[in-house]
Parts: sequence; structure tokens; C-alpha cells
Amino acid sequence: MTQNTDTTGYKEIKQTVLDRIRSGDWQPDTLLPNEQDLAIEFSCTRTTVNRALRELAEEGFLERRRKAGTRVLSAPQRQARFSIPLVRDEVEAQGGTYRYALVSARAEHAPDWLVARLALGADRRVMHVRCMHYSGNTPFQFEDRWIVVASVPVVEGADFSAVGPNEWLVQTVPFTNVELSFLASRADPETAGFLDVTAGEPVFTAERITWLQGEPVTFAKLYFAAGYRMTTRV
Amino acid sequence: MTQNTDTTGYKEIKQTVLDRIRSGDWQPDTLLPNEQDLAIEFSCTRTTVNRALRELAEEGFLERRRKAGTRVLSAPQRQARFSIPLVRDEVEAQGGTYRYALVSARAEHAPDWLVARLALGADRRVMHVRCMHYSGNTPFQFEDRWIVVASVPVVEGADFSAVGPNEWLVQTVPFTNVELSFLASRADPETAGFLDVTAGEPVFTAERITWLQGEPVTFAKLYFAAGYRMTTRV
DNA sequence: AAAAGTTTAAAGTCTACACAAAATGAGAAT
DNA sequence: ATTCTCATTTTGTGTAGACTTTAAACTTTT
Repeated sequence: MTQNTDTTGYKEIKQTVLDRIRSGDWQPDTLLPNEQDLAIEFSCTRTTVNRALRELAEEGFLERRRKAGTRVLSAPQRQARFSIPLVRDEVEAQGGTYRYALVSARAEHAPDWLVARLALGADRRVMHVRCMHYSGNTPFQFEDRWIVVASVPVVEGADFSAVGPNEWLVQTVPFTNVELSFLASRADPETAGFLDVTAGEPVFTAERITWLQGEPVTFAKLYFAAGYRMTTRV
Repeated sequence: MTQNTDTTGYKEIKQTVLDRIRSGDWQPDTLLPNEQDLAIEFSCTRTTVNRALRELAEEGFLERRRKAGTRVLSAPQRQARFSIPLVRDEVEAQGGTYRYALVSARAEHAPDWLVARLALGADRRVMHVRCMHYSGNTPFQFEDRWIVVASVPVVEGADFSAVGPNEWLVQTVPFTNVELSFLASRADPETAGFLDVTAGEPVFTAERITWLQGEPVTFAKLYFAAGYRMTTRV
């Protein structure tokens, strides 16, 4: 059969459903009509309604259970999505000129806390890289990073004088799992020096652990310059 | 026709594609076979392949363009997802007992910085609520919040002595848009007192602006207790 | 060459239908 | 009253096929 001309796209349906929630027409906890009935109302197939409702559920507005039906969530479990850009992109997005400077890169033995943190095995060799990221001449981020040699053997020959370890890793080990933490820490004297703040100043800090197929790859502490804020819209 | 028994679900296809990316079989920038060919390979319909690839693209692994095809993203635009639970849920998830205490709730005129921040109109009336959230007897979060009376008139009659303004708002104004920022700030003496830290200590802080259909509803500053970290896996 | 128009390949979406899986609620057995 | 079993309802996912939209690639005109 030829396609219905006054067809209702799944996007329209999503919008309509959202409007009904917004307007209070469908209050929290309300049970929506089932897919078949909505399909009749919107004069489309159940498949189309299904896609609209499925996406709204993914976005946290609805809760769906077989047999129980679809209901409006009372406290929408909204989730913030932060994209995690490379520092270079972040600086350039702000209109700054990105500049990178290596502070130090040395082969080391992983300290105990790092062994514990990454659950390292017998091979404790790590590459310890510290570097700075600038926006123009303003410090943007101080990066303190350890890379596990056993997981990324080529790191021993890597040159971090021109390209930062993060960009290097993204090229070398493209596909990874990540645990990311954000916290407020106190600038120790050295970090403070790099970031051009006074020691003891609050510093927005990110800690990042990366695995490749269960093998720990790297641990990084990223200290952001004063005034940094991470923002998102939901 | 009856359904093919050796059917390949869209989830299997997703997994297979991910595996091929992981294994380096499909390097970054590789152009994938088109949907029709993949459908043949997986012996399923194009619809099923489409869903698998569409979701992988949403998740940031692939880039899809009509006519140009589907390619593996070189620097996967991984995005962190934080769910934003109610404080109560967050405390209870940690195994703590949630306790709430109102500090103050007063009708005020919005200060200039708030007028600017929320783009308030002529009606500057706001309800200023400050309160504490505890995990057992340990301070968990100090909340400093302003609610725009013009947008939520009923707030003038609200009682925040038992239920926190956030939970109250979620009930009253369920559907909102949010801007969320995270930063490291310095505990001022009063906040420090509430959170049981020394003044000047770094405090993980969230700022949250909420709108309902373009109208500013509330501005909140949430100060977290020492040691708080926000963690997510990607 | 450069610009404008045309073809065409690929993803995007929809219809129509079918079977699968989960979970609720009612009835049967204990 | 409690537990068990099972039919039923509702969402989940698949097949098969068609039309739509976008933009890359090609062709023609300027």
C-alpha cells in the first residue's frame, strides 16, 4: 500500500507526548494508553508509536514495562551528558590558541597507591608524564599521568615533547573503557605554580582511569585552572 | 513468513560491530559496508542492521551520513552520562540515612546578580531557601536556593520545614530544562560551618538553573561536603 | 575552470504483520 | 490465607517491502 500522506512521524509523536506531559494533561504516574490505541489516535502503525515512546523512555521521561504499560515518571531521572573533548578542542572552542608543553616524562616504578588503584600485576613499569596545556599564555590544565608499560609497550619509545600523552593515547589505543571522577582539591605548591594560582587554592580536578579490554592503560589527574567550570544543559 | 530461527538480533550486531572496531578489524575512518550488505552478512533485514548502527552512532562510535555511508569515528566523541539523583537517593545509595534540615526560608527581592543570571523581568520576588542534607549525622550537602515567585506562585505558601525545596519543586514543577555547572569553590565561613570543614577549604560545588518553558524557575548552589567526588563510567 | 543542474547511492522512516518475552492478575491447588 | 500455575495483556523485536531525504558524484552549461 502507498504511504499515508497525513502520516505522523515518530518525532511528532514524541513532541506531542512531551507537550501533554508538560501541560499536565498526563500527570506524573499517569498510565498512557497502550501502543495500539495511540497508533489509532495518531493514525500510524504501532511500530512508529513504539519508537517514539522507546526514545522518550531512554531520555528518562517515561517508564515502560511489559504488560504494565507506559507511565510518566514522577521524578524524571534526567541525566546530564557531558561530552569529553580533547583539551585542544576545548581550548579552541573557547577561542583560545592551544599550546602544549611537556614538563617531564620518565620511566618509573608504579608507587603503591597506583598499583592498588589500577590493580597492577607483577610488572610495575609505568611511564610518568607531566605536562601543561595552555590557552594562549594562560594556564588551562596541568596533567599528571601514568601509563602502564605492560599494556602499552610502545609507550617506552614515545616522544611526548610535541604531542600530549592524551592525544598520543587516543591515536595508539583508540578504544577504551573509562572511569571518570570530578572533585575539588587543594592546589599543592607545585601544581599551584604551574596553574599560576596560590598554593591551597581550590582546583577543579578530574581523575581518569582507562582500560583496554580489562587491562589498565593509564591513570591521569587533570588539574584545571582557577575559575574552570564544567557546564551542561539537560 | 515465519521468523527466521537463526535470526541475528540488533544487540548481537551491535556487539559484533564493536568487537570489529575493538580488534582493529575496522580501523578508525574505515567505511563500513552499507546496510544492505550487512543485512545479507548477518542474514537479517536492513531494518535490524539500521537499528544497530543507529544506536552505535548515537553512542558515539560511528558517524553516519546519507549517501556517504557509515564510518568508524577516529576520536570517539565519548560522552559521560551522569544521572542526577535526588539528594535523598544519593545518600541512601551510599547506605546512609537521609536527614534534612531547613536553615532559613524567606521571601526576598532578587539581588542584582541573580536578576542578571536568570534574566528576571520586573517582578523580582524570590523565595530564598537554605537547607542542609545529612547522611546520618554527617553533613552531605548545603543547599542555597532561590525560587522565582512569578514562575511558581504557590511557593509563597510552601512549607520547607519537612521537605526540601528540590523535592518540593520536582513535585510541583515536574517538567523543566536545566543548566548544570560543576566547579571547585572555596568554603566561605558560613558554608564551612554547615559542612563542618574549615573556612577556605575547597568545596565541590554545583550550580543549577532551571527553566519551565523558557521561564526561569530556580537557581541553586549546592555545596558538597569534603571528599565528595562525582564518578561515572563511560 | 566554475557554476548549475541531474543522477544516484545510502541512510532515514514508515506500513503491515508476526512472533517473543515479560509480568500481572485471576483461578486452582495446597 | 498462601502458593502455584497459567492465560492474557502489553511491550520488545523481527521480517518484508516501500517511499523519502540527503548529499556525493557526475554532467552539462556558462
